[in-house]
Amino acid sequence: MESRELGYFVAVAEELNFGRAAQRLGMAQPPLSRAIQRLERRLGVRLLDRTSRRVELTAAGETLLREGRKALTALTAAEQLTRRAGAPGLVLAVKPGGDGGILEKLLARCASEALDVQLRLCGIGEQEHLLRMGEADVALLHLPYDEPAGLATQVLLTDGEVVLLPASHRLADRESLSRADLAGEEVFTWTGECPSLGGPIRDTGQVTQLVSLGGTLAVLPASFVGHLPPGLATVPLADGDTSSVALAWREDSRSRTLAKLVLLASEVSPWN
Amino acid sequence: MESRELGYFVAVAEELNFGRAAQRLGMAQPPLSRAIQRLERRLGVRLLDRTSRRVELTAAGETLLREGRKALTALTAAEQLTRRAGAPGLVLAVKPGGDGGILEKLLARCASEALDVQLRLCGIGEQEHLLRMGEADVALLHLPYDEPAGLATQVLLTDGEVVLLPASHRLADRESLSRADLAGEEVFTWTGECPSLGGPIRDTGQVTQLVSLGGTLAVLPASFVGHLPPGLATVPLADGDTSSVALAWREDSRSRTLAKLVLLASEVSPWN
DNA sequence: GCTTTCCATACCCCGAGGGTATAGCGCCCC
DNA sequence: GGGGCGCTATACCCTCGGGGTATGGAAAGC
Repeated sequence: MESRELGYFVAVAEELNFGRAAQRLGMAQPPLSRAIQRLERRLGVRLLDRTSRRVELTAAGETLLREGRKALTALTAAEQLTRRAGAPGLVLAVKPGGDGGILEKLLARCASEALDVQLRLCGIGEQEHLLRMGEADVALLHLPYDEPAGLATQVLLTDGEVVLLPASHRLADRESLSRADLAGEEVFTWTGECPSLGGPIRDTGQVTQLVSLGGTLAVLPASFVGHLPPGLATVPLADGDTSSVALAWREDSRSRTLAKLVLLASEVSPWN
Repeated sequence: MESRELGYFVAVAEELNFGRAAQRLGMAQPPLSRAIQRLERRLGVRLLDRTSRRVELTAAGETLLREGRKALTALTAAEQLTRRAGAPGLVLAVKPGGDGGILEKLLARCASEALDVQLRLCGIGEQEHLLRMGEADVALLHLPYDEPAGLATQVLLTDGEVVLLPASHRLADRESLSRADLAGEEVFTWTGECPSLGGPIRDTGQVTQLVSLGGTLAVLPASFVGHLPPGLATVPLADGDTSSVALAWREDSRSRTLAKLVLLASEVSPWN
């Protein structure tokens, strides 16, 4: 199977509309239709049930979408890793938000050891994708918020959660809070879709903005909260979950340099 | 990156010779050379150091060979799984050799439950590959001899090891043996390369033949030994490792039918 | 029933990919 | 050391498949 054809299919399967898929792929609709027909003929399986009004996946189509995505990311990962194979440095994916100061220490340590680490800024939740696509060698993320299934991780520091709330809020002066105190409040907790806003939140600025607007609190890992904008406050959540800052990398990484970075990171970690 | 180009590169990287690789790919050598050049140009990396006398991989080439193979197997897996997505049955990979009678019981149980299971015979050690390539849904194998890294497994039965030896051997009449008894004997143990023969042994017949010839004993899982050819005998190895017969499947399998098969298998298992 | 929407068909065209012939370049061997 | 040999790169040609435009045709909505 040609990877180009597979990419075409994935686009159609995601859009469930040949016209939009063609547009996304930067091509006209008719050749796309034919490409899918060719693919179906070659596989000997019907992938899409299409009327002139609706396109939907068959069982085989579901399978090809799921497995095909994996194959395509494996392909681009191979490509990216190869591109960067000669270069000496590592690419470290970091998301916006605090990290308990561990990043600064790690970078300083790397610099003093002449280890070339290049930062790759990315959105929240994008790190796993960057690793899988081979665009980053290692990522600094928060467990268990970022769930790096199938990735190797090394915990660098662990702490609890805090409640982020407007300084004017009735709970803002408390020394600490418990989950019971939050009953009745609307609480944002990073769980994908946002209650009332359109789409998931992918930016720390959006969270602080959301809280600043009032009406919503947020429970966040303590290490995640960096500089607070004026008008906001944090209070430790006594019975919150523990959260960790960790390094993550592809399990199958065989890089000598990566091993060294992980070693340095563990030395920098207050756990040590 | 086109999957075809990647296939070309893998062939060349494995052969380290453009002519032979082209032959293997069923094409002429010049277009293959150009395809590799294109690939290198597109990736912006030199993959092969080639003189007119010798071809060798660069660091980037090593990476692309390793990662590219993964991508290609993911691709063919997607293809195979899609082809078989509509079909109701499961493909069960079995290797030659005994299984303690579990296969017969499992198949009988499946038949009575109207579960369509199709056997796929394969060589020893090929099962993992078949699973990864999507050519089989589930395999019956021996732990820890077959090492299904990254596969889910379910143990069906466990027993010890036996020593396979000529009936005329001085130890053949013993009730049981220990490792100490085997000191000084040449023992074959499935560990990949064979001591004095060319290449690894991949067939049970070869093992029994080897032992029949005399001079070598073999330590095998008890469940693996089926009908003995005349002139051979088995003696339990008291302090041998435990070995298991297990089902294995891709961790990411989402098949309802597979789940049912595993359930039936656990019912058939004497462990229950 | 007309319009709209969206997939399929018809037809054309270009260039990437593949083939053959051959040059170029080390290496080995006599 | 020079000719043969083995192997890759270049030159040149040609085909066919992937892509474009125009249009048909079916289903849903007003």
